Amino acid sequence: MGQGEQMLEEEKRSERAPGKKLTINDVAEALGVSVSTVSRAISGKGRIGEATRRRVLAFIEENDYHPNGIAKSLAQSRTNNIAIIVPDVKGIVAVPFFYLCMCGVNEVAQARGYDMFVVSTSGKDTSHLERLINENKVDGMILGSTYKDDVFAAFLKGKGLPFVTIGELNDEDVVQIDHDNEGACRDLTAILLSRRWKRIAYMGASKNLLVDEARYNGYLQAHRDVGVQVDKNLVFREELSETAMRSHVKDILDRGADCIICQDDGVCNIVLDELRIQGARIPEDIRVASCHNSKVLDNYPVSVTSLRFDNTEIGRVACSVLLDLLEGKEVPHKTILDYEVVLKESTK
Amino acid sequence: MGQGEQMLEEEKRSERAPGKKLTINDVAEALGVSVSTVSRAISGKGRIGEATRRRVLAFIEENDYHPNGIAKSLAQSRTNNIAIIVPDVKGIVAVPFFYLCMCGVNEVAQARGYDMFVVSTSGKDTSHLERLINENKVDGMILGSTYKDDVFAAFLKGKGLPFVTIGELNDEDVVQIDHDNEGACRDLTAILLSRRWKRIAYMGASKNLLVDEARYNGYLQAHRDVGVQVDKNLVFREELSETAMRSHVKDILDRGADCIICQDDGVCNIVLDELRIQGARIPEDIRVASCHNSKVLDNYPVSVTSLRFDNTEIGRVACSVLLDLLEGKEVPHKTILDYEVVLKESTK
DNA sequence: ACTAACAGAACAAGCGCTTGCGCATAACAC
DNA sequence: GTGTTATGCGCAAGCGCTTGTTCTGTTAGT
Repeated sequence: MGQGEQMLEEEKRSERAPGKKLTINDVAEALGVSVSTVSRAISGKGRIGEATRRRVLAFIEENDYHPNGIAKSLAQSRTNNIAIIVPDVKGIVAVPFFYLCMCGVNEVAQARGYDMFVVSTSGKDTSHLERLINENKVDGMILGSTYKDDVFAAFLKGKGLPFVTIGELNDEDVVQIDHDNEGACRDLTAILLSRRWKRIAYMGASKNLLVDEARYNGYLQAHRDVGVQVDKNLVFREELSETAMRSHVKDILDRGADCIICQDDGVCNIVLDELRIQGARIPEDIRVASCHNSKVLDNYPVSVTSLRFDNTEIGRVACSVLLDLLEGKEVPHKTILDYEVVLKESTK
Repeated sequence: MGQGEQMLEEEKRSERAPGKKLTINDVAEALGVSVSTVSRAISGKGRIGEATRRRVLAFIEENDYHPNGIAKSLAQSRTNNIAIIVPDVKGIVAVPFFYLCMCGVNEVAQARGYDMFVVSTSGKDTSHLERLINENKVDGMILGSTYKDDVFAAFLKGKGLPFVTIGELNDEDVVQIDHDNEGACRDLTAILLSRRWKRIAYMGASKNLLVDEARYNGYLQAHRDVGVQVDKNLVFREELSETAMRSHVKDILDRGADCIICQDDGVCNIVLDELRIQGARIPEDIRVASCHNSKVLDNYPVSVTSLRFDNTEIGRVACSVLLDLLEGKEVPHKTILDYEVVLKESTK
């Protein structure tokens, strides 16, 4: 049982086919211990002697052994995989948001020992998620965006898989992470109102987007707070085509608005372009603010006032909350992230 | 062995805990057959009677049974998972490219029964890939971008995992998918040269980007083709900060260039902005073209000539090639995708 | 010196699926 | 009728790991 025999065993190991990966059996055999000992040495769980633990770990390090994740998953009934569901969109604002967010998720997932599936979905088709769930490939999911009466959220609830959403949802059972869209837009509007502008137009995108809903509510709240009446003729929240939006910009000018608040930078981009075409100067003739600070407007001649949300950070937080949830920790029902109002020339 | 007993068995099944997922054992037991029969019924491989196959399939359908993917992976030594490696970037052009590309990959992966991991990497750190590979979680990988002497490609080669790259690589062993950047930029340049412009500036981004290399080569080739000398004072290909780029735009104007070809829309965006500041009119004073048609320049007052590449399509193709490779089919060493030169007002 | 307690390691039964092999029974030839 | 081939299915050994239980040898307690 001395050094000699051990050497001999290790010798044997080096004879193995070079391409083949080592298994826990190979390690156990080479070391003359049982597989359970090797397993415990690695996991650190269970009773194991300090000396053998060292010996096993050294051998593993030396011989570049890595436990097979699949076998581990099967034995433990947990995969250490999560998935994030993102929409198959093309928009100039949505794409960067989801990409950065996904990178944030990946960052903390990696750091905490998880790998990340991404499934991009178009429309309301849940079939892409089904395999992942039915085949037990993930421990939990992040729903990257939410809609009113969200199909995906309903689906995930039905499956009983742990998940969190990025974006709010009218559902007490669902763990949600979101920016404070309402608060941010309230503050922004309040600042504009405090600067003598009272006829502030709101240019939304869709009533079905909960984020638009939240921002619009903030806009209303700010008006209520100072007792200024909102002129509903300056509010546009239907599902808007670019053409429709451009025509509404003209309406807004005709109706003598002081300011325009845009629901996001995509909308703002078009608004700014139409204002240029109409010959309206910013900020001399009209003030413009956007509700999302992306890079989209960076090279616009006039710097644009907007709300700053950290897109990567929301991904990090969402992932962190999900992993806490998976690991049995208590998590808040809602996590609301901070924002910043960035005042620039467009509202001078 | 009659109907009666079978009914009884199925009865028993319905007593099981409702939350628990069915296993192949449950199915076999309920049906009074062996698990191997169930397995063969599902896979369609091996010898199995038509009648039993039907019976098993019907039961499975009825009771919403789904084979456990993890167990399957372990038994078959293949996961039906792939991964795509994307850089952890923030750029206004790169982000949409990788997002759309990723969606393309996901699309065909899903269609062919695979799930997609995404790992975003910063710098040259391969550690994020290692777990995925070492733990046998994927069958193959797509490297989303390539650099000169690519660390990731080298790493993947070392690991012996099947992979393909999006972007070219000077390596005969690696399966590559790319747009025809050189051809596209050659065509674009040729068109400009044919329109009496002879002093065409080239604004690159980095010599380390193979894509810049290819486009620049096309630019040179077009000049050679018609025997026009390139003025190297109009070529800028160093790693450029925004400030440096803006100053080079002034140089370009001073040196009397006819045209500027930008390596991508990010560069172009800045170039256009600086031209505006300098008071140069487009296309009256100078012509501008970009080598990548993203949405970034969509709302620029003057529509911009550029090359159109299909970002989603390259993802689809890359995935398709990878899966062919994994499934043992013969795949081409290089797959070059088509492009389109889109002429707009900026080069009128 | 004898037992109780315990640490360290091996045993073995899974996790849920695949698949080579072999055993029946059925179908065919002569 | 026997011998041969085909067909449908069950058996059981894996895939590589985890983990509750058991066994063995020390150590401590009296």
